[in-house]
Amino acid sequence: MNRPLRRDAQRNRDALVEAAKQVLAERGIEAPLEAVAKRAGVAIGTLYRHFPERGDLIDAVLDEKVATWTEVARQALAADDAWAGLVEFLERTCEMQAKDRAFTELACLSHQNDRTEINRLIHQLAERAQRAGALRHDVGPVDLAFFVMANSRVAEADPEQWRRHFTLMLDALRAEPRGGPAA
Amino acid sequence: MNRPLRRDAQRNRDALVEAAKQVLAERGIEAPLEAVAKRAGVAIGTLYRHFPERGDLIDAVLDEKVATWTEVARQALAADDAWAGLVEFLERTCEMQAKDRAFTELACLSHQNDRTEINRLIHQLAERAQRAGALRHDVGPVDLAFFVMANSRVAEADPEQWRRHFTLMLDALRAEPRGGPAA
DNA sequence: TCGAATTCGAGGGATACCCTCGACTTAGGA
DNA sequence: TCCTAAGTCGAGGGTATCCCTCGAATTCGA
Repeated sequence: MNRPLRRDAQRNRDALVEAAKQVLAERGIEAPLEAVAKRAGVAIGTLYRHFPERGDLIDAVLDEKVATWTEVARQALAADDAWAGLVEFLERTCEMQAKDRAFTELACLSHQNDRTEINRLIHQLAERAQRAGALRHDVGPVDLAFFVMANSRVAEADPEQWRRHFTLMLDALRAEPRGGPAA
Repeated sequence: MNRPLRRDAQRNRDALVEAAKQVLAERGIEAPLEAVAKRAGVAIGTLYRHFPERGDLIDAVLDEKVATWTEVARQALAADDAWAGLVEFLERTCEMQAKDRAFTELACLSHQNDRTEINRLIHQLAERAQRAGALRHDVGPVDLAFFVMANSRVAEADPEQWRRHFTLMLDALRAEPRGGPAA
């Protein structure tokens, strides 16, 4: 098997992954790898030694983001109150978007391919909140996807005030108008 | 003074402006001028003969879009019913965004520089709808800007279904919950 | 100490735009 | 009809941005 990396190599590899997270968050999925190498304090050739194909590094980072997001949805589904769980999911998702451009791009695309774990969870969150009578029953998972996508643009344009829009729009989802049962 | 253009030159000039409208609508403000020339059925050199500096052509197209948008706002302000006028403005704006990427970019930026005619009109639309008791009074012009920006991302992702999101979110703006006075 | 592993970064290759310019074409007045 | 000024063409030079490679230099660690 492949022997362990030399210590300096391991350090550089870790730095590259960390740098990639930051750079993708700031500049999106299309960020140049040179920027990642620079952020990691490493030459471009070193990046390619560790991650021979573009995408190797980026996929690694993206996979982790998806995992985190999925975990957020799972936690939300475990909340006692269905409405509170849904709001928690939406809010944390919007928050991640405000801080991470790559995540935004990813989240906006994710509603394309259905069948993913995250989409299953969103579906469950919506249904559960409807059964509890907290979420309007004329909305579906697609509306939650739109809600999240919509907020991402606001967060992009004004990273400080997205919560203002978020709070307002939440009122459109509530079954009980304005300050409903769980508000 | 400059004598009138030769007839073929005038035809090309018109074709260029029309092509620019289409191409910018499809590809956004950053669209390459080569694409415009191609669409107009004209060589790139001809484009530069008519519009020596990049921006000359683009600004012309953009100015017209702003004018159209402003006119939409004016008409909305002239509507008898304040709420109906506001909704008309929002809907037509969102519709324009769904069809025109350059307009979307423009509209998303426009809330930066205040003091523009369009922003004054939006301000008036909001105030008028509030005085009529139709628009929540805890929302302001900034929320309308967010509303429009938010919708633009939905329209981008799914040009067919933006109205679904639009209609739903409108409920968050209404003073009277769900199917209020003017709905 | 010494060799294998690792790092460095200049630079070749690709792509995408911008815009120019000199040869060619054409409208339209004399 | 002819002639010339106006207009058109499009290859190509300039710039920028990224991708990725490779041989020389460096460094770890047995």
